[in-house]
Amino acid sequence: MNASRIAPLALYQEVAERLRERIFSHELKPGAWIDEQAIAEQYGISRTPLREALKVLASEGLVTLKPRRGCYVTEISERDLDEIFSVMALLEGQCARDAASKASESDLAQFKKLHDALEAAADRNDINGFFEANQAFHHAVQSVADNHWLQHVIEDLRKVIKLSRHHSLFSDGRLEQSLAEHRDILKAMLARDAAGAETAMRMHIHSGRKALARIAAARTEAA
Amino acid sequence: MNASRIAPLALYQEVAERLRERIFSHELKPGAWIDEQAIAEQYGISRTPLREALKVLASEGLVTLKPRRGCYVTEISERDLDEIFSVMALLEGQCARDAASKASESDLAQFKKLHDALEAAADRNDINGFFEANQAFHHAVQSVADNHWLQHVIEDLRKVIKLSRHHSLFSDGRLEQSLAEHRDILKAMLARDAAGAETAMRMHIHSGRKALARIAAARTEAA
DNA sequence: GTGAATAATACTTTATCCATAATTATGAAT
DNA sequence: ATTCATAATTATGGATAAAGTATTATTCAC
Repeated sequence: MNASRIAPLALYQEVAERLRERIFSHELKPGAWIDEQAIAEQYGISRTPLREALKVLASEGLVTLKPRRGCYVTEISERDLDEIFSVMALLEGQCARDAASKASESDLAQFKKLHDALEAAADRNDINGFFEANQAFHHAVQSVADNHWLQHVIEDLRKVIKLSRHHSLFSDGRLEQSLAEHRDILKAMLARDAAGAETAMRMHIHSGRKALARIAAARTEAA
Repeated sequence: MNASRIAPLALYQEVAERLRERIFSHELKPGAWIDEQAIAEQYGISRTPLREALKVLASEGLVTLKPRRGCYVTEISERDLDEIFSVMALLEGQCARDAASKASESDLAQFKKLHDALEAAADRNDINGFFEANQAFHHAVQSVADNHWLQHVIEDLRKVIKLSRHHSLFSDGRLEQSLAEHRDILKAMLARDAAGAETAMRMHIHSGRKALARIAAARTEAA
């Protein structure tokens, strides 16, 4: 019995995951055409599971399937980002609100612990560590909010956001700013201030959008 | 040259649409196994495009793909409905808020016209007409709110809601109640009261959830 | 020289086929 | 009689091949 494969995963799922990685890492750039034949040969598989994987990615919005024209990595506009972040602020704000209401004492302790990891990473100026800790905190909040469909929608939108470059997100003073916002969120949580947690989270998300916009502006200017 | 097919749609899309209809009409009931071979023969197509269609429906949450076990129509629990309607109230509420803020004079006139159609259908006790008019009004609000991604998420969740029976939604006093709620929404819209429109829409959605729950309770009791 | 039409090439799309895995049924043994 | 094991059948999942359509390039005509 092999315990590493508890859930027998289909090939198309494996392929979809690999393609997601390549899209997120911008090895496959937005707007780029996806050559089915070439990818199939690279992975040593036939085009059937690959095509099924592309259908899944299309439903997620990561690629765009143009009938009779092929498959392209989705290009995300600044307008799209404005819209998506608006929705994200709404959803993650609700998560924060619900979490603040529902959190047990041990949940609050967990939040504090995860926040401490964030502080520590910031102290070390450890960008990757900060990124990881940030993600862990948000996941914890969603987990305590305990609304699977809310989580599902957030996760879907986050994938689309990842289409734009996020590596440089924590540059300049953004790391410190993000940390300060997180302190506000944690403070509201510990006080079980649901409305305050929602507001703080919304501001945090909107602030993230602004940081991304600054990067985009800088890149446009440089070009 | 056939002008009716300006956008050449792929076969798998056509198949996906047909299956959606059959799922929504409960010809394919929640929990039912989908026999790939049988469906393919019915439609006179091979299993390949059918399988691609099923991948799409799986991403939408309408069917569940169990590896090596086949494909089943998704069963939606009362818990799921609670969660989904919570999110919907949030999203449609935001739509109403944005729409109230952005609406032009002609937009408001359009809202009034669509609402009048709703009133007329209610007067005639025309359930189907009411259903259509209701949908048209909500779409108009979303259109004016003008956030494509917000619309996209709402549409996705609405598909999942349609998995539960909705035909009996406008029975008893629900039609009148829904109408009254719509009057509140319209009133806030015409007054350009963004906060009021959001609140009224949230209450309307939550009220819809309660009506659905009553039907579910009645059905459980009858069984 | 430019524009349009035709032909060729290439990629998507669908179909058929094969292999593997899972489930069910039957038979034997306790 | 009941339970376990083995075998057979059926359905899913993957590969290969063929056909159709769209796009691009080249040639011819104006």
